[in-house]
Amino acid sequence: MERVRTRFAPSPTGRMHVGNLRTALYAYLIAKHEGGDFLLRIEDTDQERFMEGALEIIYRTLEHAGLEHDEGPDKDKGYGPYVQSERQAKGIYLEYAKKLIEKGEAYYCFCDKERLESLKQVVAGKEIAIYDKHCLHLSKEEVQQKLDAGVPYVIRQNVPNEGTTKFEDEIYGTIEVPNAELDDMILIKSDGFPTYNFANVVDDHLMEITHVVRGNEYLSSAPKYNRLYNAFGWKVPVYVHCPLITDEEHKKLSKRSGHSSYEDLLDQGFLPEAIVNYVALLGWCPADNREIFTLKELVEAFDYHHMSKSPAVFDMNKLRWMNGEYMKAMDPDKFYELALPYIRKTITRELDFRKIAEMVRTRIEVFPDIAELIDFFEAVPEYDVSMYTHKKMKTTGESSLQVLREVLPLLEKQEDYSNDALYELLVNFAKEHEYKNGYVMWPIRTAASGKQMTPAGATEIMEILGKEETLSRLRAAIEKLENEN
RNA sequence: GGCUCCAUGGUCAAGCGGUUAAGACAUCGCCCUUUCACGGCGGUAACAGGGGUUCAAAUCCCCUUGGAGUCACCA
Repeated sequence: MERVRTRFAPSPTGRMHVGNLRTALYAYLIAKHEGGDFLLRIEDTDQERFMEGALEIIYRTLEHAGLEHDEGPDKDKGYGPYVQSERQAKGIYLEYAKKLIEKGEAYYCFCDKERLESLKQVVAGKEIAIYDKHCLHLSKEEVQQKLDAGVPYVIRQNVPNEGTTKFEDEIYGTIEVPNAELDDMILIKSDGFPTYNFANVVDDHLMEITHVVRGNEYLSSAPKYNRLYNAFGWKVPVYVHCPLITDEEHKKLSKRSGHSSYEDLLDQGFLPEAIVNYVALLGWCPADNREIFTLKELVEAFDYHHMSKSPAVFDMNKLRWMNGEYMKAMDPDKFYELALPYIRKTITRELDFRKIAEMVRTRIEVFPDIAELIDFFEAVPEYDVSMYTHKKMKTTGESSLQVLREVLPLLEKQEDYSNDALYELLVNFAKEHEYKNGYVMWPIRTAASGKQMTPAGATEIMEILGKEETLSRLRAAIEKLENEN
């Protein structure tokens, strides 16, 4: 059996879209599942859209996500160069385009912008244009004459107006399109660069790609590529078109949604593993319905025949949940290391950050959630005394004031401010006075934090705060209750 | 608008002619509990509609409807 080779072929135009990331992931998984090769090819044929630094983003993202390529611009295994601008400099594309011209499958076109413009028509608010094969009928001599005169030209594919063209997709089955729908697309642009459509076919063949994995948006133009393969007499690769990823409005994910790129997601505090895991499940489901996978496990389990055809909504909620799962499962040291910068951002005093990190861990889904959970450690926020009233705990402002007054001297005497010692002290206190635990703990926690919800119980908070700070907070609370009740 | 694709709960999705139509997220309730969370248990919630084919249809076919994609010297 031939060795499986897939490729990821992004163009360096900016951050990596999550749709592209998933395409890359699937391409990677298909190759690795079969022990094959995953290559990276840079499609920089559009000089206008080229963005400085975009190349670095591509490398960084792939590495970060764990999608290590076996071949690419930085790892030439004999199929290079792997950058299309370098390949075009070698004349590869023009050479193949000329072969097509000889076969009558392509032709020179000298039409200028104005003429092309006149071909456009507006349908349903959208501009559409189908080339009218105007230059197809130029004689050899006329063509040569224009070429000699240096008239700018492009090379177009020649698609007949009659008949249909079909191709096979692994996911979608047979797709057949009337040839009249297939525009005579440009293969070589007037600047000498190939278009994506053409460069793709040539490079995939030359690089011996066996499975072409790409987004669903290419589905309707795929027959054109098939014609190219056939015209060259090349073996058509296996097509795997991935279903679209959409936003909540069921539209193609766009930059406006704010989470359209991998790096947007990182900025929002998501873990690479969680993003990769989540995105893998958008359009694919393992036989056993499992949801949490490492990349390695995905390689093992991935079978592209189980991919779905319909578009999938990118659900932030579920990503957040999954991210939370990864956090809970994370090694404590690693979690601490990752959480520390976020903790430091809101707490400037020196506290036991390790303990704080562990407190926060099961309560957050994403790192930025940390801030509002722990801000009270820095300073007690303004709060209303009504917070002392809790019907389940049976506490009121008065009862709280009383409990705080009773408990204060005990806490002043107490030297051991560890959680266990404090807990024992307070539970015993409650027992002696025949109070319910919550009746005592609620006011203390409120006094110590000024918050309705905290990432831990009263005594854990006191432990972190330490004796001095705890006492000063309790005294302030007593004063507050005296004044406002 | 032409062409192409798609159609199971709010979302991701199992399902490949016979199921009480899974599971997960979200949501709601209960339990646990020094609050919240975690965890545990449970609830609400779906085969777009209409025709066929068949003993039997969420599953196969057709139509309708709805949605999406695409129609560049962008990829």
